[in-house]
Amino acid sequence: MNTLAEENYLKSIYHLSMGADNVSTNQIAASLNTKASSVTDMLKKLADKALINYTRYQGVSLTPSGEKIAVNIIRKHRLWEYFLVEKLNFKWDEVHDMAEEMEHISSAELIDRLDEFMDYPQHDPHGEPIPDCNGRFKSPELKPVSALTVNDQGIISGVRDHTSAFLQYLDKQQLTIGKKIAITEIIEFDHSVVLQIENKKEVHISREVANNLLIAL
Amino acid sequence: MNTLAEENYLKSIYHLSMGADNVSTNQIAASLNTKASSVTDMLKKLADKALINYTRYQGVSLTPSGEKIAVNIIRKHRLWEYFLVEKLNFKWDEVHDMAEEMEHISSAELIDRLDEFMDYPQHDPHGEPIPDCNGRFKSPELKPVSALTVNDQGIISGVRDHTSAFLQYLDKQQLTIGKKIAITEIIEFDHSVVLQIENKKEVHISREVANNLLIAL
DNA sequence: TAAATAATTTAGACTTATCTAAATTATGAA
DNA sequence: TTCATAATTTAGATAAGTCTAAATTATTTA
Repeated sequence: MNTLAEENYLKSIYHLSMGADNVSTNQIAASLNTKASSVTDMLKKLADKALINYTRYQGVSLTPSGEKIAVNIIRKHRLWEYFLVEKLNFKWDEVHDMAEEMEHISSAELIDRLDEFMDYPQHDPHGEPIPDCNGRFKSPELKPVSALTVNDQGIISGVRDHTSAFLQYLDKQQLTIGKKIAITEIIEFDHSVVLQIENKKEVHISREVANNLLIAL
Repeated sequence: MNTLAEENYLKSIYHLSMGADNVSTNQIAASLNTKASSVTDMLKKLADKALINYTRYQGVSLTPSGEKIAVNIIRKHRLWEYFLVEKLNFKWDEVHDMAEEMEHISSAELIDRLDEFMDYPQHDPHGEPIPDCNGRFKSPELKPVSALTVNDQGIISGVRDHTSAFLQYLDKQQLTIGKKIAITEIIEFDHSVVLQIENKKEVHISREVANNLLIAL
């Protein structure tokens, strides 16, 4: 088995790999709130275990076995988040830190039973896809509101920013996962967006919010 | 907050305190599978934090704040065990190791919601009482079968031995928590006991089993 | 009650994961 | 293409928790 620190590094590298091909030492350090020198040490260790591909000064990528571990941690994180929201009635902005601890509970049998208990949910409370017990999942093609044009419509299906502040704002505006929205107007001056929720309420959101709110068309 | 190692020491000291007044270094070492020298180091640290009363060569006891932490960990352990058995359908002999990890999840809010979700259970799957959110619980007066005499009857309410082997044996004999039993005969030669379950099946158990099976009269 | 034995503690070392400061390698601008 | 700067790595240190071996204190037994 792997230590807690190792698991967190693998998860971080996995998330950072979404954007670029190779992940840099500094990116990892920033995402884990550590120093670059600590990252270098850990990268050597993970490379020794054949969980990452690493050559000095060239950044890293996950090997298949490293990715498998990372996806499994993400599966556990998202299933626990779903549990906390759906069974224990936490709000979507409250669950991240708890799931961050729970994702390291090791038993595979436990997580598979939890999955079954909740009837195999496909998405966590923030719209992220939940990998199945074989690590498979499909990430739907989502677009930020800022990439849409007037009269486009779709379903709110995810967020880029997972901070409490952002999620609470969305709650207040009733911009929650699953809601159908349509673009009413785009203000050229500041790229803010006016949209209609479920053919009723109209809300006006800033460019920044539009950038962080993801829609399935 | 306290580290995982600290929490495990406090829990161990708590459990060992049930029998005697002061707990010895060697007892702790045995229960945690470490060396006495490691225990001494940790005892100094816990004493510095005012979680235990410790004087060299004299053994230790928990302070009120140490006991509070220990009871809270035990509360979490037993609630998670209940969850695993009642919600995820694990057997009572399968849950200990998983709960051993889960008891260290820190959020108090989480554990209180879990308690509520399961409707405030009073006992874990092995019959141990579950402390409430204020750390209060009552341990019922239980007697081992070996302390009963012919014609005594009562309810199976706990076990002393929590090993898989013992619990699986009890399952097979249908000697599970909640069952009503009556003592039919005590064999003087080897102190084995014949008892009747729910006025039906008769089983013959060894002295050792009788010693580890607890009854509420 | 003194010697033998058992229990406990101390001393010094190791591992993991981290850090700071210095050295090295890459990169981008002139 | 070279130099300044940014990114990364190395060297050496620290803290937590553990270990072995040696020293110390308690306890038991004769």
